[in-house]
Amino acid sequence: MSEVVSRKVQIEGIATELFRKKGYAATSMRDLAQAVGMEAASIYSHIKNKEALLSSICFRLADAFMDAKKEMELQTMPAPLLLQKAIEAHVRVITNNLDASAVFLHEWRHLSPEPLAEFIALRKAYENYLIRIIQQGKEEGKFQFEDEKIAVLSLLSGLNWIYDWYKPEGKLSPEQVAQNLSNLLLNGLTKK
Amino acid sequence: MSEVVSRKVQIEGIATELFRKKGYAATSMRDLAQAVGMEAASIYSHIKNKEALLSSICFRLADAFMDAKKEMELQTMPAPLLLQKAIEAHVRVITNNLDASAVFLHEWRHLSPEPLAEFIALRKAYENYLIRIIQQGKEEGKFQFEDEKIAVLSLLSGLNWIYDWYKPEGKLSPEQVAQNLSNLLLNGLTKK
DNA sequence: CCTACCGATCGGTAGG
DNA sequence: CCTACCGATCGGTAGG
Repeated sequence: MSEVVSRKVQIEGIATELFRKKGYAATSMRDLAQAVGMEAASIYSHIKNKEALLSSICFRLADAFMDAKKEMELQTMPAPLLLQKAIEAHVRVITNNLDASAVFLHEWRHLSPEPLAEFIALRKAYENYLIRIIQQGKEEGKFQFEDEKIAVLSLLSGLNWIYDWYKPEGKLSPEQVAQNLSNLLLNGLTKK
Repeated sequence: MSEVVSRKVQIEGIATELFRKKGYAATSMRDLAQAVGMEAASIYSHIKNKEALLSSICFRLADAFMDAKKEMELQTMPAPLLLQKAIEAHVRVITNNLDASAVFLHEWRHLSPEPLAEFIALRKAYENYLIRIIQQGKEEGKFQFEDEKIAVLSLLSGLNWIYDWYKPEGKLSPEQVAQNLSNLLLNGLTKK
């Protein structure tokens, strides 16, 4: 029983790597089987089908982001600090799940209509939560920006791209990356 | 003769839309043929093969970015202004090529080894050119940042994500988007 | 630009 | 978890 579970987790882990490296559509069940070390048909003893793998990866990450959001919403503090904490939490999710983040960010569109709609709704909710934070900052007189949609999407894209260059074995810890990015996004490049 | 050329251009345009919408690997030549309005086999009268379509899209955009870079390099000005001009040029390339930008950013990894290496080299050269600008700004005492790699990659990701939300029929012109993003990246969210 | 194909590979199932 | 398959679809070619 525990062997079945761990085998399933192992398959999902290898699928995550392959989906990231080759893309979901270009990864065949035979590619996956070979990487796992079994026949393609045997994969189906552990998972329902190919899309179940994608779905599991995308929603696991979405849940991680939503958990961070929920925890943040329990706290009350000035917007700049709140945003910094949110950035830290976001960076932590990504640096802890580099391959899955890449899949989460780029392969979700291959979900079929029903999970796709649910997935998009979760992303939207997360986006709105960040928009609320920076709107709050504007009301507090701490932030300035013309268009909060552009501000948040640029912020998010800066955060999301981390999976592309972050090296866990490198010199920067997740906290340092978060610190660095917070500073950049809050204060910009210009020296004061 | 001119009909052959324009047909080819038309096929590439439709391929660009499909590659963006479904991804390169998930777009079949039969999908493309149907969208163009001919049989799959007939596509091959106009293009060599599927990868030639991808290659043409990716390198056309890469060339557009490199052209912008070359033009910028002829000019001498303080780094903050230089960066603002570079951002404007970058935003112009993307907003003028929304579908192709998405393909350029996400589908290039499906190129075969040789063009892939060339493509990566072009991107690297462009990245280095931006790094030089912000390094120059640091030397001028105008910019501050801890890690120029992170600064540039965050900057680039903010710029590159534009294709995802920019609506040509919307209220913002490419110049306004560039202005807005320049301000955000140079000065941050924080009100001075 | 079409008809008629090709060999290869796809996701997935049956039955053990 | 394997062998043996299935029908469908893939990129691409031959020949007109």
